[in-house]
Amino acid sequence: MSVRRKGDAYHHGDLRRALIDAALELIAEQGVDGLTLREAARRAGVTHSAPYRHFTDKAMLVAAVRREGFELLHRQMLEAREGCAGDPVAQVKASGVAYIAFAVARPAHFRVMFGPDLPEQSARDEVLHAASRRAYAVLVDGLEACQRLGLVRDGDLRRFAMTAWATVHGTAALLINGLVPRRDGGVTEVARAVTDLLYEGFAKRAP
Amino acid sequence: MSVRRKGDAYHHGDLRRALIDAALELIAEQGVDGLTLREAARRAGVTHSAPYRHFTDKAMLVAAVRREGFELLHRQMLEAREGCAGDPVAQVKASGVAYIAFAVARPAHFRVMFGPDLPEQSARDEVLHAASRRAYAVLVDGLEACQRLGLVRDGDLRRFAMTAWATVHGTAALLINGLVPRRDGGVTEVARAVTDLLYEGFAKRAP
DNA sequence: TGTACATCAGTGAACGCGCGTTCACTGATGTAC
DNA sequence: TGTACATCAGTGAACGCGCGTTCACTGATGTAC
Repeated sequence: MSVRRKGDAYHHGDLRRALIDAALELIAEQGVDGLTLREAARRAGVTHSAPYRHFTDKAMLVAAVRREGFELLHRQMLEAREGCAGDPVAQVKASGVAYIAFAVARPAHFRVMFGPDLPEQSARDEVLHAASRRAYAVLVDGLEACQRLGLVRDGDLRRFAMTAWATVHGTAALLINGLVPRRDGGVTEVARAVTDLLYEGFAKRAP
Repeated sequence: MSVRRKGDAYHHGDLRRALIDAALELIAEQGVDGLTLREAARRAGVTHSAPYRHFTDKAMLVAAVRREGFELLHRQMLEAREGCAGDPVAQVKASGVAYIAFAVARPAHFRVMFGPDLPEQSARDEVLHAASRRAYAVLVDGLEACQRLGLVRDGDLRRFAMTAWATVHGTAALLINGLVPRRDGGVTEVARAVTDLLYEGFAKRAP
């Protein structure tokens, strides 16, 4: 991490970014409670009061992490989808696998994003809610396309979306909390196995 | 909660239980970080040092909550299964719904049980691991029975189990973190809708 | 290009706080005789 | 049934700690002229 060395410039350059990175490190190491403004500042090589130039308080730092997380998740789901152009089922599956991969690659982001909905955190941040809705929309749109083309069974679209979301979310949560036995294969294998099985079940079969 | 009043007996009666209950309250209100030995003691109507007569330290209180959670979960899954004797698919579905219902009824237990696997917590508590394995076994056994009877498609049993677990776990996590839109119905409706859809997909269909 | 000055982004001392844990203590309880 | 005494389960003062936040400050930067 970008700890400043003696002799570095008085101004940090991008302290805001460095603080977010330090926050992610701390959360990854010790859970969300492990995040401390003072320790984040320490890791960024800066005084404990410096963060107040960039975040009005600790909650705002957490909010920044959250927001960044949703933006990254959305982007990665889109990218995964683009890699499967022309195959709607593969697209929606890929975006699900991307969701799981995101959680595994960035457990700290994931925990903050989907952690308990405590009052201060949910402080009606419209941008944040828009970001999370956009990620969800990738899933819903993909499923809708599949259904329209007769590749997924008929039925309430929201029900399919909810089930698919729950499945990838649950897989992600179990993986990052170390609850999946090692013998069940690597992370990507598990992600693919679960997603494939789920969508086999969603498939409309020849009558 | 059972706060002692002035004039109550010097001895509490069941301080151990009262502390666990207070811990659950605190976690439900403010998340796992909100748990404090001192506040738990306060709520139990006792001095901040009294808990040390029942738990060697804070981690042991958390461990007690965890263990109790796994035992309760296991019991509730078994009870749900027994309510559907004779119908293996209904049994496995009922145990899944029970898993979700448990999380919704006892979010504090659920969070502690499946929270980040931090070093001290995972302190190889054999009883705990046995308890969690027993809950998982209810699912695996149920699925195996269904497969044996030709009610669920053929294929790697562990894959079905992992997918089913992920789905109910994800549903539970999304519900207790307030991420499921209210318009999607009540908690039980969501639990049933997701479980039903999942097992429709698992079903072996007439060739 | 050089200088004056406003603004920005840090510093470091200080605050009050609640926490986990320890310790010597004391009141309540239960058991042996 | 009564008493002596060990044990148990509390008390409350004390410890050291790290936290979030504030504040007056100062060094660095950039802009107007």
